[in-house]
Amino acid sequence: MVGMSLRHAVLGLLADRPASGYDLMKRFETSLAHVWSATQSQVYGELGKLADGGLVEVSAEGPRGRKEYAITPAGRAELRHWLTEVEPVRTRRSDSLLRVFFLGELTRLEARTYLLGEAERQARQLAGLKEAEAAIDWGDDPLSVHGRLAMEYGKRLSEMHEEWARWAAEQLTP
Amino acid sequence: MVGMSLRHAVLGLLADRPASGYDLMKRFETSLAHVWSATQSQVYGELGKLADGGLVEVSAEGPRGRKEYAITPAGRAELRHWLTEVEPVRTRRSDSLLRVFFLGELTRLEARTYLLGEAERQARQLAGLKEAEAAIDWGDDPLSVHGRLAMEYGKRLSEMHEEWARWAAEQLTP
DNA sequence: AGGATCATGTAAGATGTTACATGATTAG
DNA sequence: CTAATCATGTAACATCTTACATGATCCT
Repeated sequence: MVGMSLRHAVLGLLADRPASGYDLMKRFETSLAHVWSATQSQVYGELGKLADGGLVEVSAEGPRGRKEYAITPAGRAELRHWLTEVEPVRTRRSDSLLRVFFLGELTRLEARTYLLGEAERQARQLAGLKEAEAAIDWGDDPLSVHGRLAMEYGKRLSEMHEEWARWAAEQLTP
Repeated sequence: MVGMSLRHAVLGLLADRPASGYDLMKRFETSLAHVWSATQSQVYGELGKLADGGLVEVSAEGPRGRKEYAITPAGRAELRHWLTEVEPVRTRRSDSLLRVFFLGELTRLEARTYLLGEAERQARQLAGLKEAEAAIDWGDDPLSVHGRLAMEYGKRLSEMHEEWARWAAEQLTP
């Protein structure tokens, strides 16, 4: 029990509404795609552990063995506790930034190429986010409201990253 | 052998100059602190695996069982390959952004408090980076040059994050 | 002499990824 | 009837964290 934000991601999604493991997977792949990733085996595994711990319960069963889980009061309490009492941990690990440190192994031209490629990737990322933003049917529900805040963060991050990459490429131009 | 950037972090540091596991740990805790974290057991374990694979070799032995490792041509080739041919993977996982999604579980006041706390954390982070920047004796060597680029990224990220958090807090103010 | 620092390693457990395995139901 | 989708789960392996364990050497 070290970091375990997967647990809180599952609780958070179930706090919005009950869902099956399959439903949750779709939400990890859409709304949470740029925020927290999870694999199918993680999600099913975590649902089992949460149910054992009484933080969620099977609220309905459906066709094809479908099990719909709902958050329990204990689960909601744990979610609130995490949101209000637990310091966010940032184990910073950025593959793309790590590379920057070692760009000295490459020629200037190669290093510049890497940085400009990075700028391009971020530009594409930003375009994708804007597209997604336009396609989403934003409502007034809490998840929409806060999803918009997260979306704005993603856009600002991509913009910042792209600008920085272009600036960094320039720094390497004698 | 899935992501394995730890391996490349070690190779990258050894490409700069030979070092012991102990030396590497200090560099993970300083230069790479905001870029890639590693624990002692990971570092010693990875050095063993890299030596087995012929990507590094023991270049000198010293007191207290000290073993200094140097990168081999094969290791340098692997580093170059990673830098130029392998797409950066971003398994985006942001604890602090995940929370934003679930802020609907809290009252408006609590949510605003969270966001303003986030702004404060980022302001402190920025101050810490500026202090570190001033304290570092930047040279003209490749690692210094590229370290400065990474430092600039960190500063821009903190600034952006803080501004965003204040903006988001305002959005929740009716 | 004794505390700080240097120095390496192992073990157990938590977390994450990939691949495998299976089958029911629905829509065209 | 058949392809797509829904639906759950396990196994093996990779990665990361925490804690334990040990001892040499340097500085004052």
